[in-house]
Amino acid sequence: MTEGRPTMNDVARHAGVSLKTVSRVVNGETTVDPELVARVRAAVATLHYRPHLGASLLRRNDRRTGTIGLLLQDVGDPFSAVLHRAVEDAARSRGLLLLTGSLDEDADREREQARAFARRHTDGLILAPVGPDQGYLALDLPPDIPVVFVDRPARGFAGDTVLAGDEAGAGEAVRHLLRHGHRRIAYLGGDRRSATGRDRQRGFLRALADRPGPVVHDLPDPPAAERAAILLLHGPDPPTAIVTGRRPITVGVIRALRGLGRHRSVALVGLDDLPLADLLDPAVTAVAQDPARIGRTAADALFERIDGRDDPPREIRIPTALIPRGSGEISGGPTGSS
Amino acid sequence: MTEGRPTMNDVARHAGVSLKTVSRVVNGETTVDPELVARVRAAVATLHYRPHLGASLLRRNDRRTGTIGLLLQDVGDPFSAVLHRAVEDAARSRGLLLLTGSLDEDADREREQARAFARRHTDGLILAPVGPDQGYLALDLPPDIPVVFVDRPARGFAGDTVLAGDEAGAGEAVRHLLRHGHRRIAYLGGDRRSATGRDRQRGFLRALADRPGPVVHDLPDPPAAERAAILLLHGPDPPTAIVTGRRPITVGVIRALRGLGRHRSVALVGLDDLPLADLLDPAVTAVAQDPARIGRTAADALFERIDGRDDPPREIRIPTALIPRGSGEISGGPTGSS
DNA sequence: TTGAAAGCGCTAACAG
DNA sequence: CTGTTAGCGCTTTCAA
Repeated sequence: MTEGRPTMNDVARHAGVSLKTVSRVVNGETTVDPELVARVRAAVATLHYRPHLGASLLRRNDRRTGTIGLLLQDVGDPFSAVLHRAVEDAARSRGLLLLTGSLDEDADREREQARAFARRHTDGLILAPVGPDQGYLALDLPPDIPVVFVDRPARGFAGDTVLAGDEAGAGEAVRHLLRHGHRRIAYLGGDRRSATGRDRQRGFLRALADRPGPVVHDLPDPPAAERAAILLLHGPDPPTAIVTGRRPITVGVIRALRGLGRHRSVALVGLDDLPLADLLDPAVTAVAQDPARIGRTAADALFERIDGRDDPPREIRIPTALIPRGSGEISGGPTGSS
Repeated sequence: MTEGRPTMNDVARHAGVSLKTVSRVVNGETTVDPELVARVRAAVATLHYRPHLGASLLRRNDRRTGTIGLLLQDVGDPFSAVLHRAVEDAARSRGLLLLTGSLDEDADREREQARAFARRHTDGLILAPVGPDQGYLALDLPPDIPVVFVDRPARGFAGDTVLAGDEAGAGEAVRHLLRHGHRRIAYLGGDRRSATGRDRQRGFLRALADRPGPVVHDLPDPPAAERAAILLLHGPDPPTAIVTGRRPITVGVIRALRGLGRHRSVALVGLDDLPLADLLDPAVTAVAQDPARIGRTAADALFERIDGRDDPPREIRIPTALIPRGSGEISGGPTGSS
């Protein structure tokens, strides 16, 4: 009796009906005699029958697995995690399951995971691209499965793209500081080769157009940022305000300002929000991304494509929000207000 | 030509070999003439053939999907996210993919998701149970797919369980404070009905056996914790040290201590670590869980079961680590050291 | 070493 | 409303 899990045939025999009738009941078709429905249900229950999705998929016409793939930088990182959660909620409302994976800046891994998803026939893919080119998708993915890119733009493959408003956010930080009287504003940034890093630095420089402040980039971690900030503040014509381009850099700069006792005199606006930023002293003003909205938007875009939407790919920017908490409102001179 | 994706049959025709030969090549069997292998490979490339995992699964004997399911409280929460990442890394080293879902304390959702995974034949399941009973697993899951529970114990279903050392961690916090001279230690905790909350409170009380301090529980959020702390500190015989049972409570208590100007005189140890805890003033001493290790351990346990291990289920506790940073080393009186 | 035939569990198409 | 037949894409068995 324990020869593997029960099949529809087993159920049919047990209920004394045909295979097809079981199929009808299991799939909720209404054109079945209530009496037979009851018999089938009973057989299903006593045999612990569970439908075999793979088998049904194989035969079915609409070839949908009810699964979508999600490939992010690192599902353990807060940004990716919140985005993931938002996608999950959207997927859930459609009855879709999520296959997830992390890429860690590894282009090979990106392709390998995309292939693995393709073999499992996900109905769609949301991808935060890391490789220099996504042309491989055209080969590895069946032509009818749509891809939506998040956080970074893709190359070599057309798909809707949902990005954070990095350039605009950096500009907003600068204008906020200008409004508070600062005229000498520094930027400490991360990797210049990443799309995010590039966009933020560009936003900073454009907003400052006529009087660019000192810029340091490619700072990998808090200690490097701390050293860079100390150097800057000890140098000639030190900045009265600093914009930091990534969370670890913000942390390093906070340490530097504290160490120098300048945390109440030099203004700071961090790009990317910091958890517990409001418990610090001074509380840290930040430009926050909205990963939940990015995820929701990407999922919605994907669903529209799955449903057949067929116009040219769009690029959607999710605006950032500047959250004033104190560090960014430190006045920069006589022109500064309140 | 564009009638769906190519099948093995298409490849066979294109390469002028039999279906079975293609199958052999695709599955890396070595008993094929190199010349035919080359022809098949070429056909695969030009047709963009990708194997259909579902179809192979259906026919195959070993019925493995190469997928495992992971159901956590909330994949967007840092604890779950880090655990998720650790499971992913372990799964990757085995070539397994991950199907993920969040449960949000919803028992119905737990069962529903477990069923959805079962229909897709995951080879195993890692579950952070939320419902009062997991007996349904015996019915909904095929008997040969193993389940490992994380973070909370399960009921009504036998499986390996990987838990954080909540009770021990709370005890360690108390002993740390006793060592620093405190004799009046309060506990502000969260939901008493959760396994975690219960264990932590028990650990606190046991470590304090002879002179229990004041205990407040079921604090839902930071404001509630803040109010409770203020009340306690304004009351008669106020504590000289506080242990907080959950992250939001720690945040509320920090606010209370700051507001009262007691943050340098009342000691604080938080259960669960706080991001940026070292930037606060004073830096917050915490008892940190190790979600990465919990995830890794759970994944390893699951793999052993998948590989056929068949001894009675184990319960594994992952130890916590007390990280002294300042707030927990505030002295409690003349007996206190250093 | 290669191939033909059968069939995994299920649904589509077409009868009854 | 119900049943029969064929076959999804693949691997198995067995024969050449």
